[in-house]
This record gives sequence, structure tokens and C-alpha cells, in this order.
Amino acid sequence: MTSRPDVRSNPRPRNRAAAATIHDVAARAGVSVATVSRVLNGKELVREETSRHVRAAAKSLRYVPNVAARSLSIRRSQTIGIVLPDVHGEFFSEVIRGIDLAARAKGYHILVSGSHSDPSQMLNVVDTMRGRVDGLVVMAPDVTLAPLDELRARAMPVVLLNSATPNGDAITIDNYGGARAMMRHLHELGHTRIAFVRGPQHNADARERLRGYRHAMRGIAAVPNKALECSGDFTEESGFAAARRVAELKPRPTAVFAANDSMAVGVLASLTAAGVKVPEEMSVVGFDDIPIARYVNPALTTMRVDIAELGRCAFGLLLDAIGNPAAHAPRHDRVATTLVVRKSCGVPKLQPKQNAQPHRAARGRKRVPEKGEVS
Amino acid sequence: MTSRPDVRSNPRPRNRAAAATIHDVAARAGVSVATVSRVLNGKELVREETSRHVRAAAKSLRYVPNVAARSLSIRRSQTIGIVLPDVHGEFFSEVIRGIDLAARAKGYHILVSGSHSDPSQMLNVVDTMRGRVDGLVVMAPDVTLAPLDELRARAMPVVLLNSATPNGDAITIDNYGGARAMMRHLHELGHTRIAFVRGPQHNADARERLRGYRHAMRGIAAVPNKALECSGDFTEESGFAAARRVAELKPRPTAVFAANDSMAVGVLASLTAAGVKVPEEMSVVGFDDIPIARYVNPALTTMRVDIAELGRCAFGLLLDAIGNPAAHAPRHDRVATTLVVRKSCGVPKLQPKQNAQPHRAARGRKRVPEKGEVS
DNA sequence: CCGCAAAATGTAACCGTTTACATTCGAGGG
DNA sequence: CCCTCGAATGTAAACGGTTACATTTTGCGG
Repeated sequence: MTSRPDVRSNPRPRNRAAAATIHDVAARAGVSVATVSRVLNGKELVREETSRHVRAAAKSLRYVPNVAARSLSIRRSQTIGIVLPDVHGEFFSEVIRGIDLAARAKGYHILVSGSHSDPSQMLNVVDTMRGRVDGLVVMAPDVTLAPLDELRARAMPVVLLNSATPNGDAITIDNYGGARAMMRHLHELGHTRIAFVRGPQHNADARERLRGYRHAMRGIAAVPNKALECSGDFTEESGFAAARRVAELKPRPTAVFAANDSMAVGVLASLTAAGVKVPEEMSVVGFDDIPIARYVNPALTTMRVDIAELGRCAFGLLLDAIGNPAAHAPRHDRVATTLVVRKSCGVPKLQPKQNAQPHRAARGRKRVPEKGEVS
Repeated sequence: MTSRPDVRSNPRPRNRAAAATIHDVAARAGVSVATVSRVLNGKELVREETSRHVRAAAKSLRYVPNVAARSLSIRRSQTIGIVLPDVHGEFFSEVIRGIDLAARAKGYHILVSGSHSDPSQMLNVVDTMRGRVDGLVVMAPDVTLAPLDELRARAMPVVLLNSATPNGDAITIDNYGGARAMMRHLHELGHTRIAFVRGPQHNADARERLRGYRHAMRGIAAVPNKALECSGDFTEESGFAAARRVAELKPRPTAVFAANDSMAVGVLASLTAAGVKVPEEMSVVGFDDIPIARYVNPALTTMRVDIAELGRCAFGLLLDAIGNPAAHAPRHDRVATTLVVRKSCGVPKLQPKQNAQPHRAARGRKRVPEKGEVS
């Protein structure tokens, strides 16, 4: 009955409604498997009538190609891997979202693996993804250079996200530029004594933001003052703690710049608890524009990072690398940030020994609407 | 030299450092592929010495098995799919996180696909995952029953997450019980005029929470008052708008119960903007205990849902279904919620026509620490 | 020293596709 | 009428593993 010779000497009993294979479709349509394959992939010449038959047979059998077989044959999985340090919080979910959207549009699937605190565990995961994916987007902001290079040796296209910039493909946020833009904004409002809450020591984003802050401070204060910098680790808790220290500094700073929004939220909560009025007595700004930033009280002024866009870029770059592994020239793209002015910072009160007048531009710029200016 | 007869008549030029195959390992170790397979899978008897040789060969060749071939052969992919409506926000990332952790521990990978607003698109995605995954966790809170049943017909283990409960495997939050527990808390504090901000009409979670609220209100107020219910859609914006309406109700409610935390955050922001003091003039509570809840001002009293646990349970159930597809009895598990008391609600002011005394228990319970009581 | 069971290993079929190459079939030109 | 050529289709060899079954070793009692 079937035109396919049953090669199996002793067919295993399939326990359940087995999925139809290409052979079943071929038999039903009265053609060879090659023809079925050609019809379904639509690349080669097939007579219109034959094509219809095949399509009908496939539909009636609810045929879905077996991807494992297919990818074994064509050596492609149409899947990319995403390796994250830890899928906590809104930042990571936005990254995934951005990549997912871009990938699906191109017919790609995404394999996600999060929660990799240490590099060895990460490399491990990368190995188990071997063969399962055509390329990787790896986010490892806390990892030092060496393991990342080893990762490249795995001979698979890899795009690094927000990691210490190595040679090879990478996408990063313009942290340095963003931090400077934020400092410019504060300075224009008249602030000169600006405290900074740092991020984790080994985090690439955190370092760049700190660098931007320091550079800007050199242009603002004659003598750099290390006392204005507090340590933090990107968590609300650490922001909370840092704010207490800031509030007790001798000449009290008029503004606090937290290296990310989570810490800024902590700072805000801490100051409120301590009875320090924001923005009247102290201005607070953050970085990232996570969704909550808009809903804390007062609403937080921050640098927006279009995280989904970050993911989208990463996928685009990866796709390019997968497309022509040979001719692909490694790129390092930087995505810009946007200043979003809300209510959490104002003009500092006049104080002795300070410039008596706030900077000229201050007044006019105070209430830039959402998505204000590009840094 | 190699013991493997080169069956390929005309080996394709491999463009790049091709990955070693099991044949290469076998050749290098001087054994057959079967032996290599046995060593690497560790199931069958192999002489210790042989085993060492094979392992050494594998390591020196940096051999990693090709998963496509493997899953073609054993008809398993060691991968599960996660289908989400939209990977926005902390809720979804926590779900992914929970599943990821559980899955990795069992050697499974996860294939994620988010952003499916409509059912047809979702079914589509499910089809493309066919063969790529051993089972699915599907989250479709807004979807009506019919498509979900069709999904089951796809003949693959499926666990539904927070969806309108059908027959088959499912995990849901105890929304009804949680809502009632929250109402009990408010009532014990002395509140009787309690407004409710509803979630999306077709959302299963939202409906259950509303049901819990209504049930509780029947026990509190003699005449049910629909005017106390405001519509909302789980977004901060809708909470913001709803709060304005609540504040203008004739006998003003003394408490607002928002069907989720995002809306509660909106409510808080709105009341603050309108000059209504929380909790002195009005108490506000939410549901979910998203991370921000702790950092808004005042900190939000809410029902905690252990979202990662939800994901973990879902994976466990799915694994069971994958394990014995035949003997598996469909289950419907419900995960409990926990009351977390913070600062956003207090004892209502005495008012005419009200019970003059707050409920007995109120005082003593006011400041239960984090992770207070199980509902 | 033989025989035999158990242990270790090898052989090759099979999983379901894709695709290079072979084959068939018609049509058109000489 | 034969030959050639191109279009349509078929055949079967990969792809890289797993595993049932066959074969070879090994250990040991008689």
C-alpha cells in the first residue's frame, strides 16, 4: 500500500499517535520524499499540480517536519541562545523581549539560560548549547576578559551584550556619554556638589558610568573629592544605605547621582524616611529608566536606555554574523541614551561659598517632557 | 589510519574548524562508536581502561555531541517550551527564572516565546515548536477556553499557567483565597467601606480576585454596593485613573484594594498627587508583591505570590507528564499566597454611622514583619 | 585443555530530513 | 525517426548519534 519499502526489520511499537513523517506524506501524495521536501521548502521546480497534491496530503496528515532531523541535515537549528547572568528584574526581561521579537520576525527561536553567576558555569551552559543553536547572545557584565575570549574560541558566532569590550562583536550602552549628559544637566541646574552611588566594582556598565561622572566632576569642582563617591551594588538596598551616608556628609551635597535606577529608588526611600525633602533639599537622579522610575515619589529623573532596542540590535548583529561567517567584520555598536526629566531634581538652594546664581539655562529646562533630549 | 571506513564518496569541504564527531573520537581512541556512546552516556558496562581512553580522546578533540543527531535518535530534545502572552514586566521574568532554574537542574533547556496577544498566533508558535520541545508551559490568562483545548489536541504534554482552568494539567495562584485573606486583614483593621480596582475583564486571575473581594464584602456590608468597584486593566495608569474616581465617592471609602500591585502603585501616586494622605486618610493594598511594592511610599501592603515557585511547580508537573505520558493523571495545583503587611494601610478614622470601635485584633497586628502570615 | 557463560566491544540499522546525482519523459530540431 | 536537452521527479547517501544484536574476549570450573 505504501510506496515506501518498510526498511525497519522490526518496527518498534509506537505508543501513541505518532507524528506523520515526510514518508507518510509522500506515500499519500503518490510521490517521492524528495518531491515533498521540494514542495514544502518551495525552492525548486515542481509542477503546480503535484505541488497541490503534496500540500493536501501534508495538511490531511497534520504533517509538521521534524526539526531535529532537519537541522541535523542542514546543519542549522534556526535557534539562537541567550545567556544571561541572572534573569532578575525588568532589565533582563526587556532584553529577552527585544531579542524575541526580532528573532521571531526572522523565523528564529530563542533558547534562554539565565542565572549564571560564575564564568565556569556559564561556559558550561554554552557547551550544552553547542549544536542546539546557530549563535549566541551573551550578557556577562561582571565577567573579566579572559573567559570571554575563550568563549569565542568555541567557534560559534557570539555577540556580547554590555560586557567589558573585547575584540569581536559587541553591543553596549553608551554609559559614559549618558553619565556625562546627566552631569551636564545637573550642572546646568546649578549643582556643583554632586554625590555618586557606584555600581558593582567589576561591572562594566557601572565602571563606565563612574568614569563619566568623574570626568564631569573634574570640570565642575576644582579639587576632586573622593568622599562624594559611595559604594553600591545596583540593588535598592545598597542605594538605601548609601543615601544615609550621603546625607551626613559635612557640606551636604545638593544632588545624588545613582549609577542605576534601582539604587536611586533606594536613595529616594531612604531620604524620605530621614525627612530630607526631594527635590527641595536634595536632587536625585538615576540611570536606565526602568518602569518604576515614573511611579516613585517624586518621579525620578533618569537616563533612558531602550533595552528592547538593545536586544534587537544584538540579534541583528548576530544574524549578520551567522549569515556570512567568513566575510563578517566584527562590529562594536553603542546604543545611545536619552535624558528623561521628571520631578526628582531641582535647583539647589543658595549657600555660602557657592556660586550665588544657578546656571543660566537652569530655569528654562526644568520640565522637559518625557523622551526629552538625546544625550 | 582511521578505523572508520570513509563512507562519504565525496566529503564536502568543511569551511571551518569542523566540530569533532563521535566517529573522530572513536578513531582516536581506537574503539567503535558504540563504545564511545556507551562511555559518554555512562549507562552500560565498559572496561575502566577503555573508558579512560575514550574520555581522553573526547577531551583532546573538544568533542561535544551533536544534539540534533541525538534527539533525532532518541526522540527527545531535553527542551521544554515556554509560551507567554507578553514578556513584559517582572512577573514574566520571574516565571522564566523559576522554570529555568528547575529545568537546568534536570538537564533541560528552555525555549521561550513571548508576546502573543491573540490565540491564533499562539497556536502558530506552538506548531513551530513541535518536535523542538518535549513539552510546553503555556501561560494564557486572557484566553478563553476553546483554543486551549485545541492546544491539548497537539498531543504534547502541556501545563497551563494561570489560565482559565480547563481539564488537564494546570497551575494557578490561589487568587480567590488570597483576596479573601486580604479582605479579612482590612476588616480586622476596622475597614468596612472598601473599594476595589478590578483587573482586565477576561483575565482569569483578575476574575478570581474580584470573586474573593465580592464574597468577602457580602460578609462585611449588608447591602452590596457596586459603586465601590472600579474598572482597571492591571496597568499603573489604570490604577491612577481609578483612584481619582474612588476619592470622589460620596461616603469616601476608607480603603482601596487594587487587584494587582501595579495598579496599587498607580493608586498611591494618584492619591499623593491629590493630597490624600496614605494610610491616615485612606488605606491602599495590592496583590502580587512585585519588587517595587517595598519601595513605594508608603511601602505597600500586599499579598505575596511566589512567582518563581509557580514556575518551578509548572516544570515539575510537566516533567512528570513527560516522564510517563501514559500513566500520568492530570493535576491542577494551586499555589498559596502570603500576606505582607507594610505601611500603606492603617486603622480608619471614626466616622458617624460606623462601628465606633475598630475590630479587636487590629492594633496588635499592625506591624507584622516581612513574610508575615500565610493566608 | 576444553567449554561455556558473562563481559566487553563491534556492526549496522534506524531516527527523518535534505540534496547531489540519476532517471524518466516530452518536445523540438535535424 | 532519432537525438538532444531541459524539466520534473526519483534514488539513495549523507547528517551524527543510539542501540539491538552479533561477535569477540575473558575468566573459570570441570
